[in-house]
Amino acid sequence: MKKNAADKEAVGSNAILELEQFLPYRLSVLSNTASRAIADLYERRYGLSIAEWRTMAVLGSYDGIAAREVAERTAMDKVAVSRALARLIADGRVRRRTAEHDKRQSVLGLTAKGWKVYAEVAPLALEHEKRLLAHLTVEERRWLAHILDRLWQAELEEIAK
Amino acid sequence: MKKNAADKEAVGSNAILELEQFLPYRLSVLSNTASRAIADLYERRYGLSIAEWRTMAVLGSYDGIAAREVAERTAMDKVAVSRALARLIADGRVRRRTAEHDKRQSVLGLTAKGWKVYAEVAPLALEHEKRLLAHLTVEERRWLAHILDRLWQAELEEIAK
DNA sequence: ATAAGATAGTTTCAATTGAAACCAATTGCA
DNA sequence: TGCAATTGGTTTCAATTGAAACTATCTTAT
Repeated sequence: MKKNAADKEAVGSNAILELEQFLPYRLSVLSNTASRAIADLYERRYGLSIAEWRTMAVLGSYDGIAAREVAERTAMDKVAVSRALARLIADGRVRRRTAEHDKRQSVLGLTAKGWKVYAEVAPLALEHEKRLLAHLTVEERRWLAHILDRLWQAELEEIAK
Repeated sequence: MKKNAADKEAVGSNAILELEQFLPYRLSVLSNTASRAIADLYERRYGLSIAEWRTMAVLGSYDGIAAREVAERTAMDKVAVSRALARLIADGRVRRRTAEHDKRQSVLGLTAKGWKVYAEVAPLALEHEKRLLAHLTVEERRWLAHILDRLWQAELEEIAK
């Protein structure tokens, strides 16, 4: 339908890869612009980085988990989680105590203040998602969800391999 | 089909957003893991960062363009392009002269050495893409391409708005 | 019981990145 | 013409990130 790349390409060029058509590139650009827009919003309105927001989001779903599990569920590394937590705790949005059965672990959760922020940001995020999806038909949306599931699954297997 | 999130969620929780199901998050994780794997390869084998590889890739398709156009076509900002170019030129993979009609602009292109690298890396990249797509059926692939086109287009309009 | 891993999480230091300021050349326009 | 605004590109400085080392605790195997 769209052939927006060929306009300027030299005839008989040595090109063997069209960046604009390359899946990892497209995913990356798409994902970055999508994240960027939303991140700016969190940042300006709530002083939340993406890492902090993700942390809050999983704590909203899984109360009482340890930092390690936050890392797993947000796909961030433990250093990023540690830093996000440090700021969230400093801001009084997350509370931490150490687990009784294992003093290395922490038991994390949103504070009342944290829940308040969560209750404001989550709808914004969902709103944003809706705006993105608004450009797709119902059928396209279903396929997208399905395809993401499959790729996701494939990646998990790749990692486990 | 897959309901992998509910295992631990507290009953009657206040959660209103499931990070694992959230489109921008899924895109981001997917894209990052996809890029990461490939980036490690470029880095180890050729000492190329993603920014440098992208720059080489567009120069492979559009010989003689200026840095500004590289930025446009790679979706990187001009600072990133400037730095990538500095390294590529230092490594002798890209050649730069200043445009005659406008002395601010440069006229960029791959050197022979650059083309050699390109001719090695591009097939690797395509190979990698193939491996990703191998997890999808033909129909799924067609939908994915189509959906990415639509989202891409939507984003362009968003920016232009 | 105890030493050798392994795990949770933090800190440190260097490398990367981003934002703003900057320089030089070009364009627009009074 | 000439001066303000714009554009192409680089530099600078601070903030962010990543990798490796580190502390503390726990587990395992002898």
